[in-house]
Amino acid sequence: MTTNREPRPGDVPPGAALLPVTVDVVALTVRDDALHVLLVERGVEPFRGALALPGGFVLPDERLGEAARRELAEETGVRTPGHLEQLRTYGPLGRDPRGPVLSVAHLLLAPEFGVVHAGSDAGGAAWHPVEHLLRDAAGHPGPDERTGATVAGRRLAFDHERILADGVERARAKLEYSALAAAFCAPEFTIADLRRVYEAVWGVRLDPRNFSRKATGAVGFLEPTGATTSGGTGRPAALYRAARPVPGPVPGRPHGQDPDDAPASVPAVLDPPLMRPSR
Amino acid sequence: MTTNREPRPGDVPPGAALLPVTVDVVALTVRDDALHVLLVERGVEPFRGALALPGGFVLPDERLGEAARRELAEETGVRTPGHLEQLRTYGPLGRDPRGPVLSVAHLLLAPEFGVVHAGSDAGGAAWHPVEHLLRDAAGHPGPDERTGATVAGRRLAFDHERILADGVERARAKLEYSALAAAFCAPEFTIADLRRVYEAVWGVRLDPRNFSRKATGAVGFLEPTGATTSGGTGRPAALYRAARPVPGPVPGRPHGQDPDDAPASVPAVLDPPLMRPSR
DNA sequence: TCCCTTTGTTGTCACACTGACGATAAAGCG
DNA sequence: CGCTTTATCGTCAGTGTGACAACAAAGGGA
Repeated sequence: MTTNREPRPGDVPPGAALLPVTVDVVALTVRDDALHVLLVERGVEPFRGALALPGGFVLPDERLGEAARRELAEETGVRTPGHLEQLRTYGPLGRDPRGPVLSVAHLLLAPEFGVVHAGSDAGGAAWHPVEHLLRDAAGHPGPDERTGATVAGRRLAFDHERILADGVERARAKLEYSALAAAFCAPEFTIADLRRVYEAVWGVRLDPRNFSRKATGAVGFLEPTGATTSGGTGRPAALYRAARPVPGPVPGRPHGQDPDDAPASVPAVLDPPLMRPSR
Repeated sequence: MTTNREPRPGDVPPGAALLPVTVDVVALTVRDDALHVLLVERGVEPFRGALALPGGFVLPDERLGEAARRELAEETGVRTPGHLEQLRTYGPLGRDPRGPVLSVAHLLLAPEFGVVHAGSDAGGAAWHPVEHLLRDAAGHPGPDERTGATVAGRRLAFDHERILADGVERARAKLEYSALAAAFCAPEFTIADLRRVYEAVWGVRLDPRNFSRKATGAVGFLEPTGATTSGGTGRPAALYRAARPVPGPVPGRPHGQDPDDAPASVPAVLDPPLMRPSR
C-alpha cells in the first residue's frame, strides 16, 4: 500500500528526532512447574556480562514483530514457537548510557523449547525462573520460601527488570480473560497440564476439581480430542487441544488480536473468565 | 541516570535503522451522553484535509508522554487535563506514504475541555462522535440507528482508524476493572454522572439501581463528599469524588500504573469489577 | 396547597458462579 | 487384590447479578 524506502531528511520536520529502535522480547515458558524467562548474557558493552532480555536493533524495512522473531532466532538458534504480541514501548531517555534508544518490548508465550547455540553478541541463552528475578517489584509473594536461596538478587541490564515485570503481569492478566494459557502447552494437553500452567504463572495452588469444571465449562477454550493419556501413574486423563478461534469477529466483544503481530496461534476471549484467587 | 545526548552513528550497529518517531493521541471524552474523540483537520500533505488524531514528531531529549501532552497542547491551545497512558506502537512500515515512521499511540481520558485555537499545521481541532467513525470495525452495534445519517463513513488519515478502534477498546475494557471512569468526570460527580459515562463508553443502558449498588460497593472507587446536588429537576443526588489510590503497592494485585506516563490522577484496580453486560 | 412528574436510593428475590470438599473412577504397583 | 495416585463428578453454602418493586426528595403546575 506504500513504499518501503528509507525516510529522507526532507520528510521529517527540522528538529524532529531520528531514533534508534530496538525490540526486546520477554519470552516466558513453564518449566518444572515454575515460570521461566529466556535471558542472554551480554557479550558487549554496556552491561557486558549481565543478564538481559534477548533483543536488538530493528533493521530498515523490517516490521516490529519480524524483528522480534529474528532476534530471538539469532540468539537462541531456533525458530521459536508460541504466541507473540507487542507489550509496550520504553524510552527513549534514561535507559541506555549510549544515548536515547526506543525499545518496543514484545511478549512471547511458548512451550519450552531447547536453546541451541550462543549468538554472535550474546554469550548463550538460557531459561531462568522469574521468581528470583522479581523479588522487590510488586510481584506475588511466592508459594514457598526456600531456605537455600539461589541467584536471588541478580540484576538485569538496562531497564529489563521493569520490562520483565510488565511482561509477567501482562501474562498473568491475560490468563484470566483469554485462552492464552494453551500457548504454553504442547498441541495436545490435559486439564492437569493446563492447571499447572495457571499455577506456575499465578504462583498459587488451584483446586483440581474446581479448575476442571471451569476450564471445560468456558466456551471457546478447549476441544476434546477423544484420546486419553496412557502409561503414566494414576488414572488416564482426557486430552484436549486449543479450540480454533471463532471465524467472524464477535459482535459485542473484543477479539484480542494484534493484527501486526504474527498470525496468532491461540487467541479469543474466555467466557466466563478464570479469575485469580484472593480477591 | 544517563546522558541525554544525541545518539552517535558509532553507537548503533551498521545496518540498524534510525526511525522518525511520532506520538498520536486518542483523546476521548463523554459529551451529550456519547463518546467523542478529538480530531484535527490536516493542513499539510499527506492526507491534507482529512481528519486525523492529534500528534506529531517526537523531539530530541523528549519523553513520549511529554511529547503527547505537548502535541495536544499545540493543536488544541489548552493544557489538557485527564488520564494519559501509552496505548500501543504502530509501524514502521505501510502506514505513511513518505516512508517508515514509528508511531507511539497514547490514550487520553478526560472530561470535556474546550478547544481554543487551530494549530500551526492543523486546521482546527474538534470533538467527533466515535460511533460514526467505527462503523465497520468490530464495534458495538450502537444503541439506535438514526435515519438521517451524518458524516458516517468519513475516513481518517493514515492508520488512525485502527488506532482509534484500539483506543476505544482499551477504554471500554479499562472501565471494567479500573476506576478510570472518574477520569471522564469533573472532580465531584454523582452516581448518575458516572453511570452515563459507562453507558456512553460501552454503548449500553444500565439499570440505575443496580449500577448504584455496584459502584458504591466497589472498594477504592468512590468517596462521598457529603454534599448533594441542588437546583436540578428531581431528587438531589449525593456527590462523590474519586478515591485516592492506596499508598503502598497492593501485594497480590497489579497497580495499573504507567510510571513513564504522567502522574496518574485516577488509578487503582476495581474490586469487584463492573463487567459489561451481554456476556 | 396538593398532586404529579422526575430523579435518586434502598430492598427483595431468583439465578448463576464460586470455593470448599466428599465421593467415585480408572489406571499402575507391590 | 488391596493400595496409591490421579482424574472426574457431585453437593452445598456463600456471594455477586439482573430484574424489578418500593420509597424518598426535590420542582412545577392547577
